[in-house]
Amino acid sequence: MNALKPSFYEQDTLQLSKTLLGKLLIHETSAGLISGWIVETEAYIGPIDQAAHSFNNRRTKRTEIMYGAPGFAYIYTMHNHTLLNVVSGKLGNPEAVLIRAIEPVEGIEFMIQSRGEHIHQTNQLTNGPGKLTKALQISNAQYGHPLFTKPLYIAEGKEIKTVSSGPRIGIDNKGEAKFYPWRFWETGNGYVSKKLGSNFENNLFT
DNA sequence: GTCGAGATCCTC
DNA sequence: AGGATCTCGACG
Repeated sequence: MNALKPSFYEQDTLQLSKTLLGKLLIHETSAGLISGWIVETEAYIGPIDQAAHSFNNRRTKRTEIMYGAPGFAYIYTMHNHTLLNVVSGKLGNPEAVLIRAIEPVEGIEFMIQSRGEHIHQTNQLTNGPGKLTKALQISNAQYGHPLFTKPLYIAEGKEIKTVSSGPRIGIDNKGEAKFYPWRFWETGNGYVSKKLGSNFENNLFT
């Protein structure tokens, strides 16, 4: 499987959030290959986005990678969970796309092992940003990894027919930003993290 | 050094 | 609805 080239990431962050849907996220671990189609994303556009860690161009050790070239992994921990973002935007612009859910493709047995015994349904393996990193064995050690190179990379995947959008999840205390429709998912996909919210759902392509 | 908050997940 | 339980960032 060929990784998408660095130039793929040189597009507007909202556009990238949509075009990442259907792409294949792959981790080649020592145990074997684990992969899944990206089915849900969120955009974070630092300078103007209260919900972003880089809001108002806040620059810290953690957000530093967001200011670099697009296509690198911004990984951070919240509570006990690891979250994976794709750095986006031009060099110097601290933007990123959060990968919120994938649909398992290969290495499902590894996903089950990694996630633990309490999982009894395949659609519970990777339907959340903390879940999918655990399933794919992604950790903070991959902070800054270029996502166009092995062992952790993104490749072409499947065709997405319809994309939906709506407000992002878990940022209710972030003022106006909580209304921005910067969450994107494949319409009707059963591996998306939360059932909608039909009030806020918009179909972008039909 | 201390302290509070959080782009979550799981169980009750 | 609440708790787990870790990291970062702000403050001093």
